[in-house]
Amino acid sequence: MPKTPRQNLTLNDVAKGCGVSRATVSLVVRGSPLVHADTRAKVEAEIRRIGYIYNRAAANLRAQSTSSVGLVVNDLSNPFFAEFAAGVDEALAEVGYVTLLGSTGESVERQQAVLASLAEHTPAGIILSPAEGSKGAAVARVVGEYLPVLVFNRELDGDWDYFVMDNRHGAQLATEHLIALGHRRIAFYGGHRASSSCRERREGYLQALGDADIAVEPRWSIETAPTRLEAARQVGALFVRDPAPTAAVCYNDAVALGLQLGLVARGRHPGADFAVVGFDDIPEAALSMPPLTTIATAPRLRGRQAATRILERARDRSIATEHRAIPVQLIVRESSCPPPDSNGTPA
Amino acid sequence: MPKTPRQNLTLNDVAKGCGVSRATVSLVVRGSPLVHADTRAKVEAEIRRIGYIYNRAAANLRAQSTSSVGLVVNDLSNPFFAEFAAGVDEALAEVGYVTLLGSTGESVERQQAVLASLAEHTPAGIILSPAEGSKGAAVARVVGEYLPVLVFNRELDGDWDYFVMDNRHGAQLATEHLIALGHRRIAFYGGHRASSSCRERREGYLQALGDADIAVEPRWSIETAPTRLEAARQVGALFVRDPAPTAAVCYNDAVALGLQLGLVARGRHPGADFAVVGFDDIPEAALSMPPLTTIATAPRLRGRQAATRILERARDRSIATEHRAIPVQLIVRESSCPPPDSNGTPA
DNA sequence: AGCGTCATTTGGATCGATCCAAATTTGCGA
DNA sequence: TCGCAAATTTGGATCGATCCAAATGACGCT
Repeated sequence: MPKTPRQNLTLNDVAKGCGVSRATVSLVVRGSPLVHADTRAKVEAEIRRIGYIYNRAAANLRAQSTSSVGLVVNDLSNPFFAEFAAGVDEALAEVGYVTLLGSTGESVERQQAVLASLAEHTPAGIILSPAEGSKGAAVARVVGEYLPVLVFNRELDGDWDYFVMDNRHGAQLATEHLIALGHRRIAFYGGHRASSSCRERREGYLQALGDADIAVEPRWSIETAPTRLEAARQVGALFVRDPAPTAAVCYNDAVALGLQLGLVARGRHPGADFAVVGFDDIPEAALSMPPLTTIATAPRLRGRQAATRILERARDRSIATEHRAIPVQLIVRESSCPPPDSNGTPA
Repeated sequence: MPKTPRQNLTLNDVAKGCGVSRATVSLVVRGSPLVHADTRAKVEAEIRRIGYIYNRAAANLRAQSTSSVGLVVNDLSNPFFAEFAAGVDEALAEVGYVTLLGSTGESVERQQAVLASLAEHTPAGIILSPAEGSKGAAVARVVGEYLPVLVFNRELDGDWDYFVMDNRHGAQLATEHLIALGHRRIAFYGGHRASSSCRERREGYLQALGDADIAVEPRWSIETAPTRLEAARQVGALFVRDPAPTAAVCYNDAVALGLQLGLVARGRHPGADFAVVGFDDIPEAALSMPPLTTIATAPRLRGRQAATRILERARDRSIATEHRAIPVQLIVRESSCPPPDSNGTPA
């Protein structure tokens, strides 16, 4: 860590400059009601005059306080995480906290390094979306025993605060919506079987089919990388055998958008002769052709809630950990149409 | 700022626990070659045993060093900024720094608050994409005189390090590409005249037309909000009078994608009877129908470069500020076709 | 004038680390 | 075995703020 030979103005410089003591200036910068209005004005003028900048690190050290929260995500370029991060930062900024950012790129080793690095900055807590394959014990070792951690988006073994989307319920809503439109041949499209969120969503899909007494066709559960490109490439798998599905519940919006592209490339018309439902409601979902029916989770709001929760736990370390299912909501747009009639023409 | 009654293990606790002095433990944690291997092993074992966590804030205070960099953007939900932020964080993490995140939501007041808050954490420097309407003097006041600031993406008056895309050149490349394909009636589509990036891109467009001795038709410069939706709505403006343009250089990818949608809605075929070029190469550009020819700026790489540069300036405060034009690259995909022949049928 | 009360201000110790000059130990050659 | 240089370890002062108990000042009242 290189030296930072910055011009260091301290409380002492301010104090000397206007003939009061260090302690008084400290009271002024903290907005204490103890100081006389005249004194306050004099000190504030001096602060502006010399361009003093408060050193919060020093203050936090002495006062055993904190003004930051760590946020660790896989990859900011995922719009879901970006929105979430924006929400976290927004809520923290409102109460004078700063977000310490860390990204893992899905690497457990990098995650350990990032967590260790963040913990050294004495954050009030850490909000973590664990990289695939993380072990709770390893996380606990590196963040220490007393730092509140909120786990988000993925499961992690151990006793953590835990915010997770209600994946089951969301996929169930999506599937029920398609069933209500008249579909009986519904695929579950995209995602990796290994991912817990994918498993949960598929469970919700199966549940809805079961509730409607629709037989499950295993060939219609199609695994892909959770990206648009891969999803577009695999579209053929839906149509290898007749009868083909007339609708698909997708692992997420990226996959759903890819599926739409792939359908168009095959001369199909999503929203007219094939129904598509996504999951996440990323900003692009409303703008695709056709606009995507999807499950909204309001990631920005979830970020705000996560920030609020971690500060709560930081204030009162005795609060028990809690598992919170994030509510989800079906957003109906134009990609979900009724099934074509038996001749294959759109309804 | 609430108290943080965390279990505070210090160097002293480690020292007592294994019978050496504070100073020796400090040398160990910093990896100094001065300590004997046996001592180091003993100390490291004790550190693990009691779960000691290094307090970097205290270290930075004493050593007058720093291990963070502030990053202030308008909004992380813009994928361009998200990619940029990911690049910054990546590069910083590699050298043991932490990213302090701040977002302004395009509000100058919030920006002042965020900058002030970040500056109090003694970062090595700040990377700033200024909110529209920022004044350099205001920024200077709040970050202090000696903190390196790198301005990114937008101009800001004053003497700053400055990274900006080579907007002129990019738009020029795009326009030349269309000219080379045989187009003579080329529009400049979308963006706000007030935005400096839009002005620069339009200048590049005009330059290329001039170089090719093509007369400029002012009616073919069409202003829109820089969003997909607005761009799609304004498509009609291109075709109010004959002869209509056969191609468009767009302000950015969002606008270009909107234009494509709008063209399709009017029964046209972008990439077949009308050529479209975008700007930014956002991830969706490769996946639209048809895939978009555009100007790539590699935001993640730019983020890495910005991080590198700010650390350089932090190490050596005497380095002069520099204005760096970010190189751009034409990515040819399928949306840029030759012009239809005189009968209006695709070439 | 003397005194108690309340408002305001203050210096010394401290947070957890590093710096530094000096102390101590070790190793080696004579 | 002793001496000296090199290797290793150490305690006290310090970074820039806050805490705290105690000092000072202002004011009203008898």
